[in-house]
Amino acid sequence: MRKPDPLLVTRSADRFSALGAEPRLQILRLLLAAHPEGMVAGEVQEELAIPASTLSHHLEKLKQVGLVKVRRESTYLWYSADTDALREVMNFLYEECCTRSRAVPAESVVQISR
Amino acid sequence: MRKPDPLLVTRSADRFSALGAEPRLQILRLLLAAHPEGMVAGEVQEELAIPASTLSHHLEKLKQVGLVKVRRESTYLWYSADTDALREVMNFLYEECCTRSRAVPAESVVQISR
DNA sequence: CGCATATTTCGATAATTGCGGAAATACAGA
DNA sequence: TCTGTATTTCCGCAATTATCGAAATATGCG
Repeated sequence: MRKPDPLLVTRSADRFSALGAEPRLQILRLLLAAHPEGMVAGEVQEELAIPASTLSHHLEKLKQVGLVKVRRESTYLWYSADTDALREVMNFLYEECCTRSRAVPAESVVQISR
Repeated sequence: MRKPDPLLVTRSADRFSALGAEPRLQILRLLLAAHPEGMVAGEVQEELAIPASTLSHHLEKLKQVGLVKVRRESTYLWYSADTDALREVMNFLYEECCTRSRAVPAESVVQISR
């Protein structure tokens, strides 16, 4: 059984926590659907009908744990999903469930999807 | 692009939230490593040095969102990871990142691991 | 039944998080 | 520089969550 890497566990917990609020999960879903350009904050706000300040807090949280990136384009802020972080999260689960333990068969994960 | 299924999104958010606390993530890791038998509550407690009542709450939360199952064996309660729920969580991420969006290439998820 | 062990439930508190209006900041263009 | 739009930051409040000791419950055994 492989070495756990405490930092990865902590980082993953932080990211799960960020994904654990439905508004934020919805935000990320939107950004993924708009990948790789991402979306301007106001566009997200309009789509989800969230007050600007609340949205800003959520985006900040997602950014803080590395799940989203932001770039400025004049007055606009473009937010986009950080695929490296997402990959790391998915890999973490894959490792824990399918490699370190064999609790979940690897094939079953990438399947069902169709 | 496929239908989102609002219930799945909510359920996933709840599960991410449960995974978003490091003690609980550690608990799940232990249970996965001990899969499929799982572990007795007291064994988990000893391993992680968490007060019994605190641990009990964490286990309750994990159980509530479906990530762990429990069975009684005389005085002992055996907790174990619920692989169906874990598979659903992994599939959700896979769908969002690799299918609905192509943000993360599918191969890169199951790789790197080894 | 009464005891010992395993675990949960109660009750109370501290800490964190979510939220959103109002004010502040950033930027572009006239 | 003044104005308008985009977005964040400030501030405070409400709600949820994390913790944990103590008491309660569950179970098996002598």
